[in-house]
Amino acid sequence: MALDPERNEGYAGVIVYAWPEMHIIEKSSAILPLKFPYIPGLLSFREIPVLGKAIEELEIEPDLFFVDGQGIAHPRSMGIACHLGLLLEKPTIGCAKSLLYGSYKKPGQKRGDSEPLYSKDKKVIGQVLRTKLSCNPLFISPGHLIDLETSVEWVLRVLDGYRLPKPTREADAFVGELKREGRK
DNA sequence: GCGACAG
DNA sequence: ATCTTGTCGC
Repeated sequence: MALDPERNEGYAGVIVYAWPEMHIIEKSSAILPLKFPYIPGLLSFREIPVLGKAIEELEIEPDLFFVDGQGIAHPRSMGIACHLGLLLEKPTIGCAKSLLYGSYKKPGQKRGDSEPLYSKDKKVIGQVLRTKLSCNPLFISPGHLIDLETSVEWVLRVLDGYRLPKPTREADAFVGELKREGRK
């Protein structure tokens, strides 16, 4: 998702890939006024309306979603990946670029190195995963209908040499283009 | 009371 | 999220 502060609008983008070829088979986007502010822990209320609209436009029903944000690695175990998964009734993986909640030990520097992310009551709620040599790790946590181990496996499977998984990285670039066109 | 705080 | 060129490290 991308933002246009001036117009207070959110740009959501979704890209569907064929597995295991990983070529794009469909793209969709949506632009809507934002009706909720950004409050850490309440990201769902701000982004799901826009993300939901972009996903509704799809002709294909994806079998798995990589979501930009946390899954159960959340103060109430309800990150945006959980919310989206419940609404769609589809498996979702939370793939965040930074920490929202939990504690962890710094993982090794090699690609694939990881350390568990713990909640306040010392339960494993995610995995801090190094997706590229010497780059900041990603915070992976299950959203809906998937477990942590499988979530990490899928993220590693769709990495293609960059820090962010291919779906996330290309969807980001996609909304970035839309925003440039939109504000011209 | 103080610090932390997805996008 | 976003503002943004050059720059440091692997």
